[in-house]
Amino acid sequence: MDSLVICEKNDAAKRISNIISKNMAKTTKYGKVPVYTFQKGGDHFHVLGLRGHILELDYPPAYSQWFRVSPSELIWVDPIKKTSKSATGIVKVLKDLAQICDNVIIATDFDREGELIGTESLEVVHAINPDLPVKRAKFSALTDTEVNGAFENLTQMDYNLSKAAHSRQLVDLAWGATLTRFISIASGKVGKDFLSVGRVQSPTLALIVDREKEIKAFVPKPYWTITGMASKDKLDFKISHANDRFWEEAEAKKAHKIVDGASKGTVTSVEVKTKTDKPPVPYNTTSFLKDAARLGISVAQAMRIAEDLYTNGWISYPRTDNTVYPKSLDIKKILQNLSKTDMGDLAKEVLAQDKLVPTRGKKETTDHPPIHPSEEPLTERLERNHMAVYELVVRRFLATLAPNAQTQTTKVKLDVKGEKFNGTGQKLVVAGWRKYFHYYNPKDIELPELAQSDEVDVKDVDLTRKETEPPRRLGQGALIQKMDELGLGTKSTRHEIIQKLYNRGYLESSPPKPTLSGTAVTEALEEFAQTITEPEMTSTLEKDMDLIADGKQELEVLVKESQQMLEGIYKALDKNKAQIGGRIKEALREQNRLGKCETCGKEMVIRRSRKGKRFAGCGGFPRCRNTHPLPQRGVIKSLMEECAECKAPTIEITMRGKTTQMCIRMGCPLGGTGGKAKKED
DNA sequence: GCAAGGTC
Repeated sequence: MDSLVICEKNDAAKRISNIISKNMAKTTKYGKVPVYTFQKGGDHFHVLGLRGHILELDYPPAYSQWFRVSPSELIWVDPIKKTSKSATGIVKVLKDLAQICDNVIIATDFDREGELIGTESLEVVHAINPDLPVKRAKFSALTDTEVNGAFENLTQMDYNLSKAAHSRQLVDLAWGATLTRFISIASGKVGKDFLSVGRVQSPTLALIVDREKEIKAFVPKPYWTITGMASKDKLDFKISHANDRFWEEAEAKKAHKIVDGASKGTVTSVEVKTKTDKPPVPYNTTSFLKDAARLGISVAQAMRIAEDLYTNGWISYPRTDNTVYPKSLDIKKILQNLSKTDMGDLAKEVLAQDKLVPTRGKKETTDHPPIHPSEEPLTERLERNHMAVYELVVRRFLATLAPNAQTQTTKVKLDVKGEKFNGTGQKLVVAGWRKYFHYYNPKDIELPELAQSDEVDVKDVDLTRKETEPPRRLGQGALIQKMDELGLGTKSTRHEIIQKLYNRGYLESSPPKPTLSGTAVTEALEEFAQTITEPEMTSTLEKDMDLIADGKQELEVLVKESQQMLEGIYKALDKNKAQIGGRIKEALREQNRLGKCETCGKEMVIRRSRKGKRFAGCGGFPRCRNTHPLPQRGVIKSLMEECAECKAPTIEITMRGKTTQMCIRMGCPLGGTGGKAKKED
């Protein structure tokens, strides 16, 4: 008997082979694709790792021309399945193996998408060898017990589960393709930089757009504070009026008049509190990306680096929702090996503790462990951000094993000429985990030794007018977290979605701000196609998918309902096509302005050549033929400022999460797209 | 050339 075992990825294939064969598996390479083979109980096993999905949905070729087919036609067309470009090599090996094997075991991840990936490979396999019997191995972790158990108790495929995933594909493609084409055609943005719409990307963009609106609509409210400096034993500390914020100027002035010029105060009470500060829980993708973003590394870049570190064996799999280390994790061994790294002293300290009890988060899943340093320590020198990300993962790991920290806060109440004031002190008395995870530790605020009825010196009691501040812009990390909370996207796709919004020209700068076109598209959708801008579309879809997985709903019913809803929305959009297109076009025109042409003074704008290349051209064309090359990749934002050296327009370019400012004239010392940019942040 | 989801 020859058994073909199909896994979701090469890593899993290797691991599973080693577990079942007790490390006796042999690797054979078919081109670049490794296949693991071994004997067991008289059977011959061939284990193949895929690279995720091998089939993709698409419309039949007749529907590929954007102008010849109305977008509305896409709503009702049945998509076809195509082999993904990146999977052709693997699919070939899969077909070869299907011919020599007597049965198939699907061993992809035990979740919705995993079941669909397994089903896809069966479509390929059965096209070659229709009678191949199929079994399913279900394991929730790549451990000896789980994997051995799964292969001893093989079960059947759960086609309802893969149908649930397939219905998602159908819904996403119909909505995405139809609305993407509509909005692109309506606004004349067809070609290389079309505009896009989708179940996940549009609500994500709306989060940023809506926050920006709140910020713009915010009306600051004035308030007044009374603060001063007090001192004892030559140690100054800040005091502020117990009222904190005065909303009435008259009241503030009245109180200030009493204490203005005061030079003494009396301590009325001193309260010391000790607060226990628990160590953080293990990293999942969301919390990891959030911290990386705080270090100034964009989420897309942080994910790329994490994948790099993972492929080289230094950290664990970076795509996980889990925040609880599995029992099988050899924490001690990891610590011992970390002792060989730059953070060795810290690792040794943690290792020297009596007990090693890791913290645990609320989310416990069984697919992958939380992100942690692997047993192989990183002792090489890598590029700066790689080192920063590795250090972040190591320090987080150490912190999850370290003791509590303790902060002591002291609240002092004072009386100054009958008015009440407060002073606050803060001190980290036990560093605990904060020694290892030292990012963003609160600063100590020192206070002198004080006791009730002590007299202190007071000076500089000032009245200050302040204003309330608008809500803060969502940074990339906060955005990822919001998406997670709202159920938008997955651990593997959220960072890509954000990157996509930048690539479409919907977002610019960091923290992300909506561009004019991002705002215009969102407004148009919110007015005429609200469903696609709301996270609820995803949550209802999730519920429907659960029903399909449980066999309580038919895929056809869900898809048809979705198509009908989409058709209704399309009609509303189409009726208002001219208005929607007009507004987006206006936004795009504004967005393409680059500032004054340095030769004739007219406006320079971003254009595209016939070949599709981006360049800056003078709006005075053909009278002025001044042009400059522009970077072909990345998001361009005009700084609307002329270059200090040559007066040509300057731009800000965001590429792979990095933002650089430059002058667009070639050969200019302050940039020029031919050379490297000078300023960077 | 459209989406979102796997994985690299």
